[in-house]
Amino acid sequence: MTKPDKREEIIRAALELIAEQGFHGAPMAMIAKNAGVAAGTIYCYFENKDILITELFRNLEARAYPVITEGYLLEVPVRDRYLHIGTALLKYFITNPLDFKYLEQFLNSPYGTVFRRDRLMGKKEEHDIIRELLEDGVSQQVMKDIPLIVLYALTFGPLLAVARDHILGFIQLDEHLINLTVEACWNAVKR
Amino acid sequence: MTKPDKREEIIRAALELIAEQGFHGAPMAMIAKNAGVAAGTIYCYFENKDILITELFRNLEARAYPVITEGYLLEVPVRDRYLHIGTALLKYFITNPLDFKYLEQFLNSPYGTVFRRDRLMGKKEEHDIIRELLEDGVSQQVMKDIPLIVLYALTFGPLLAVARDHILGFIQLDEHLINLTVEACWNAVKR
Amino acid sequence: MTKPDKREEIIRAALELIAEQGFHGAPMAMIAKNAGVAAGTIYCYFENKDILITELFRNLEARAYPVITEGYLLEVPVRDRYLHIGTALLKYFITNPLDFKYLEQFLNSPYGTVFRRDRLMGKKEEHDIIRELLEDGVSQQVMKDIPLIVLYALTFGPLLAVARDHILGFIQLDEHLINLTVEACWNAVKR
Amino acid sequence: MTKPDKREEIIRAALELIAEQGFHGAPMAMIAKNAGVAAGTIYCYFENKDILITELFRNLEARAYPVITEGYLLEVPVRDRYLHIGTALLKYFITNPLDFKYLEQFLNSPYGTVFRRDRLMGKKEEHDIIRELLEDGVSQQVMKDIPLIVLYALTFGPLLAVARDHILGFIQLDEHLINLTVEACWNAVKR
DNA sequence: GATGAATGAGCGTTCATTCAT
DNA sequence: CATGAATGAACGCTCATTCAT
Repeated sequence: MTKPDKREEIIRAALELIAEQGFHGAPMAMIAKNAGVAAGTIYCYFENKDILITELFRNLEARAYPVITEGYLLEVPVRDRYLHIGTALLKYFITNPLDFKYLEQFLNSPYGTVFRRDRLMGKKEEHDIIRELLEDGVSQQVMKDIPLIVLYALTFGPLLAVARDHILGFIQLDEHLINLTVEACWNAVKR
Repeated sequence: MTKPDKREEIIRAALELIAEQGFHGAPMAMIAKNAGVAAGTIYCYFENKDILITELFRNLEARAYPVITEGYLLEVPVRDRYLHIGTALLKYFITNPLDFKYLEQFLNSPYGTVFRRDRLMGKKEEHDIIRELLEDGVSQQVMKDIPLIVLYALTFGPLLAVARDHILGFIQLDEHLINLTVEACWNAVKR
Repeated sequence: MTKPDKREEIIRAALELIAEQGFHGAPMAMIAKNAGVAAGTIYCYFENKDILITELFRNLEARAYPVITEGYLLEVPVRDRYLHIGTALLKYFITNPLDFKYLEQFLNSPYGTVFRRDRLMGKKEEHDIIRELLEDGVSQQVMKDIPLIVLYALTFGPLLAVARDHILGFIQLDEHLINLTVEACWNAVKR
Repeated sequence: MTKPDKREEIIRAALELIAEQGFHGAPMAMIAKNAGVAAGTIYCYFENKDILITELFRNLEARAYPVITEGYLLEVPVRDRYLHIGTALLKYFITNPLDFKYLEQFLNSPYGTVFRRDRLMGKKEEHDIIRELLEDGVSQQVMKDIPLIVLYALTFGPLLAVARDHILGFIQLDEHLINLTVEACWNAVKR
């Protein structure tokens, strides 16, 4: 058995609890308990709860990114890239429901608003693959000439919604339905 | 001057506070203060905070419904009805940002999940105009033959997303952009 | 029995605990317990611990002031007034040891520094009888022509020290010794 | 370069932090950090925080004593010895503000009370120069025949008070003012 | 001796809810 | 009905101390 690194355990426990119970339902003491450490130990690794929450998000991003971009090629036409990335995203969400639920909690909170503001207003930190894709689509005139943020909405809006519905058990997404959904999104953004 | 009914005042104050500060930032004592009543008085009208929150949502729905369905005619073709209702929804959101913010808080919380579960699984309480529209669209073969819930996602996903971005100031929605957005949604759902 | 007003009880309990155990040794929960109220109740009367501590000081001042100034007459010569006030102060301290101990804790803490700064630098709020006395003494040339603050030190330094020693049981102050001490202080400040 | 002995570094760091931030503002971890050692290391040298604090005081005393008694001659008349020692003390305080601030923190805390009790009640450990001076003054009938402890109060009370006011910036002590102050104290104790 | 990660009791504070008036 | 003082469990966080390395 590999050593159960405390930091990893805290991250795992926090993600799990927050995903399932929300920020409310995940007091530091409970996170600590689920991680098998003392309450104070969390503060050895994370300055405070806010920082833990933000770090959790970055950790999640770092894990999801390579999975979602696997096999993604810039040379491929915009439409194919769009379908590729949309499908990969949706699949990632439904195979990693805890990650997805955490993501939702995060994005639907003040943290998420700040994050989105930073992403949109300059701060194009790191390589943002989806932004590039949408910008390509617009400049190649294969996508509608509407603000980037609306293209985001037309893409992530439905994907997040169906992922959530799948995870809540309201619908059963299979390969076929995933393809139909992503293609429908493409119909929305394509010129 | 009509008597400022206490129940109404509580609802108004709670909506305002929760919309602007989230559930966290709206303690009962503060709601009471903003409503001009004593803390205990809230409990004369609402058994507890959960019930107040749910009631608030129903109240909001009841106020929004007639505005959104105004001028809506069943005789009109599906596409026109879709554009009509989508546009009306979006306009309602951006002219009633408090209502929208509350809606988001509500839907993105455990309350919202319960609510959605009730709506989808049976309980087709009252007359659900949007459900009818989508069912019409599918049966008339003008919309894609995919689960209703996916059509919901393709519609509400983007509309809620752009409404939020508008209210947060990330984008400025005008008549033209609203039309483009709703038409893009139509592209997504139409066959 | 007069109703044991909760606010009074909290003040009494806090004064007692802080006087005897210091700020450290007087957690809010313990103050509450000693006052016979719940922990949260304190916050109905005092916004936070800092404010409780400051309020306690003001309360003490308000109670001590009339006792100390009783029979004090502005017409009397400076020397007599000095002996009067010094004696009254010392007597107040040793008959109200809790007040004295609290005062010491307060003055020897950041609160006290702020308080003293406010008193010295302008902010001659309210009628400051001792300041007036010392200023009279200097202007009538019966006291040494040294900065006011040094006259304060020559007066309060010894008085606080002997009061503390008496309360700690290191010495037994009686009428005679009190007079000798205050007269010694007079020797220090007089020209 | 002499090896920066760990014990010395801990003492230095602790004195500095406690002097500047009080006992509150000087957690062991911070003392360790400032001393350039690990948190646990402090416990190799000092059993616990209380013992560190007490040891710190003794260390301070040991450093201050020779400075203050430099040039002090038993053959000199009591008055001159009094002025000498008072002046030396005051100068030491204002040239070593950290030592002074620590001293104040210490004396105004439960530690200080215990210390004073030990000093006064028997335990005339080591050679106490000031006690001797005051006893000489009384027996030679040049000082007032009042309890030793009152003479202490008349001396240290004002000296500590003006030193504090100087360090807090409420007054600017120079050679002249120091002399005036010490002479005023002499007026208080002299017969 | 020296380390520093880990501990967990304890702190100040909040807030949904109750109930005597 | 309406009040608002009172409650107390629960929260995020601190820090003196321990102990395996």
